[in-house]
Formats: sequence, structure tokens, C-alpha cells
Amino acid sequence: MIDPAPQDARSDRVSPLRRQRLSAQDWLAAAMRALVAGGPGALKVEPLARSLGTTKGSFYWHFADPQALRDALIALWFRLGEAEITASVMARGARGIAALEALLDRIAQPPHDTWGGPGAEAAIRAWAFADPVVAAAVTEMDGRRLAVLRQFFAEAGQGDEQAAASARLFYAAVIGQEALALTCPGDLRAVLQAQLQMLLRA
Amino acid sequence: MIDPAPQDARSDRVSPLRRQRLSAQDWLAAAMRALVAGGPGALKVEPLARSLGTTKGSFYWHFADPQALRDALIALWFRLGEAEITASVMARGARGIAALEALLDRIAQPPHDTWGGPGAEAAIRAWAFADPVVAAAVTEMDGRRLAVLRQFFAEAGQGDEQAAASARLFYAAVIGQEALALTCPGDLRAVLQAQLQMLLRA
DNA sequence: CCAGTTCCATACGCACCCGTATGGTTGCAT
DNA sequence: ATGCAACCATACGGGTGCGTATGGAACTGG
Repeated sequence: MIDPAPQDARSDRVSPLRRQRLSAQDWLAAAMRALVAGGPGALKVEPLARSLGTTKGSFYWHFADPQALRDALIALWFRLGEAEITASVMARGARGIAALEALLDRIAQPPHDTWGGPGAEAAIRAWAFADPVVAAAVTEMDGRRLAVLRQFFAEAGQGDEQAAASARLFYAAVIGQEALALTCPGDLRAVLQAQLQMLLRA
Repeated sequence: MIDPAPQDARSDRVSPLRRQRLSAQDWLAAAMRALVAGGPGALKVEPLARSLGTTKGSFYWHFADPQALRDALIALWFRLGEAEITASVMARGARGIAALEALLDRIAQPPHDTWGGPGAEAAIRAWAFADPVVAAAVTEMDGRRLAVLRQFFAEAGQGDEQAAASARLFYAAVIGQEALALTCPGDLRAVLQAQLQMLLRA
């Protein structure tokens, strides 16, 4: 095929973003991008290797097998999501409405493109269809987030039942808007702000 | 219309999942179930054939190739979704709040398991990640649904801008709740009813 | 410069799926 | 019954991804 010269140095590799040596993080970032762009079916070793300008020889050095990559990817998403929560909870010890608004700011500012960008959340949630392990992680994450929201609404003066309902409606709005934003763009922050105002008036 | 007439069950061949002869509808139903259960990656000819107790020889009789199956599947979802809309719009010429409540009843009653059950909507939406054609269909569907909702909220007395915002929030709530219901079960109808009440009070 | 470790490229056997070609089977009409 | 059309099973070549084995390149400290 393409064999112009005997093994010259790497300097003439076609890949523009070719790094000399890769880390497990690089593979995870590539996997996340592939997941967002192509769904779970894109999490294959050899295509990922091509997207990184390397071969699967590198992959099997950093990971035992594709399942290990998947596990690490879910764990990474979970850690980032947890950090998201705690960072907002810890924000100057905010409580109640202040905490909710801090959380809203955090949500309106999507994660870095390195980790899949705005579509990451929806992609992970979509992935849960094809993989029970992912589904379990998403369920756990949903539970934690709902618990935090419930607490904030309770601190804002709502009763237990009302706070639970508000938490669910707010969280559903976030999920729905994030999914909707991929097809029908809109001002995520403004819409969620409106939803929050409504819920706080109830 | 879409339901195939029940074949006369030949009782001498009662092999578990084996029908004597299959139609394109049978393949579409199997594909929809596979999509919900395993994601887009499960839309492969030979696995589908096995799930139907037949071989791909049958598939390539009814469809030109896997892409034709995918196209037909999207078209089917689109037709069913459109029917859902028009059936609610046409419901005794309901308008405004009555139309919204009729729509809510329709949403709370998920489609038949033959076409993927409650997870179908979310599965299609997830599929849009991996396939631009699906993404286009989902975008089109979102636009139509939002337009209908906007009209209903306007008929309920809201101004253009307010109606648009309400439509978006209600639709996001539906999407979010459907996604959430897969991990954290809850009373879909009650939650959406609450959201609708809130929106109509604004 | 050299040895040791870290990281990657290549090759190979295996398995799965695709798409076609071909012949066989079933159902229906005459 | 018989002939035709609809429908399905099987076989085959090609492609792609998996996982391992093995040699070599790139970096490190001495």
C-alpha cells in the first residue's frame, strides 16, 4: 500500500496532532470524544488508535482490554460529575436559593471539549441503554444529584414532598434541555432560570 | 394499519420464537426492540436474524441492506410520532388547555411494547448521536412538537414569547422525565401534570 | 555511552459480520 | 396436481476488530 520510504522518522506522519507518547488520559479523552460523536459503537480499539495516530499496541499497554477502558470512562464521568456537585455545594457554603443559583451557573457552563463537551452528559445517558454497568452508574448519579437538589429546595423553604417534586422537575428540565440543545439551540441558562423561578414560587 | 394481521398459528411447529414466514414489519419490530435493548450497535443483520429464529437470507429479501432497515425504522418512528401528535390535536377539536391535557394523557400512556415500549423515544434520541440522518429526523420531530405545543399555550392565553418558553419547558420536562424514568421510576403523569399546572399559572 | 524501563509497531490467528449467489421450500392460484 | 412467485437456508469471499506475542524504538539514570 502506502510504503513510500523505509521507516523514516515519525516527523512525516500525517496526523496533525500526533504526540510522541500517549497516556491513559489521552486514550480516555479520545474515547469520550468518540462516544459523543459516534455512540457506544465507536468505542473500538483500532478506530480509536487511528484517531490518535497510533496503533492498538499502545492501547493494550495502558489498558487490559476494551472493558477496562469503558470502566475507566464511566469512573471518570462519575468523578467529574461528583466534583461538579461538591464544587457547587461547597461554593462559599451556599445553601438554599443561593446554592441553586450557583448550581445553575455551573450547569450553564458545559464541561471542557476535551471530555466530550456539551454532549457528554447525554451521550453517557444514551450509552446506559446498551450497557447495564453504565445504567447503574447513571442511576447512582441521578440519585445523588436529586438528593442534593432536594436538600437545596428544602433549605429554600419547601416541605419534604414539595422539595422532592421540585428537585425532580428541575433535574428533568436540565436533562431535557441538554438533550434539546443538541437539535434546537437555545439559551440554556435563561430557560433553566425560568424553570427555577417557577419552582421557587410554588 | 401497522399491526400485521395475526398469522394463523400452525400448531404443529411450535418452536419458541419461530414464525413460519416473516414480513418487513416483523423485522422492523425486532429492530426496534434491539435498538431499545442494545443501542444502535445492536442493529446488525445476523444478530437480528438469530433473534427472529431465521437467517439473513430473509432479511435481504425484505430489505436492500441494513441502511434500508435503518431508514424504514426512522420513518416508522416518525410516522408513529406524527400520528401521536395529530391524534391529540384532532381529539374532538380540542384547543388550548384541553388540548394540552389530552396530549398529556397520550404521553403518559407509552406506545406498545412491539415498537420498543417506553424506552423507544429515548433510544431514538440516543441514536441521533451516532447517525446524522436520525439527528435530522429528531430535529424535525422536535420542531413539529414544539410548534404544536406553542400553539396550544397560545390558545390558552399566553403571548407568543411566553408560549414559546412554556412549550420548550414542557417539552424538556417530557424528555427529561422519560429519560429519568428509566433509572428513577416515578409517576410520569403526575409529574408532568404538575409541570403543566405551573406553566399555565405563569 | 550503556543498560534498563517504558512505550509502541507489526504480525498472526480467531471470530464476527457483510453482501451476494444459488438452490431449495412454501403457499397460492389455476 | 402443477406451475409460479414469494420466501428462506446455505455457502463463500472479503473486510474489520480482538487479543496476544514479539521485536524494536524512545526515554531515563548512571
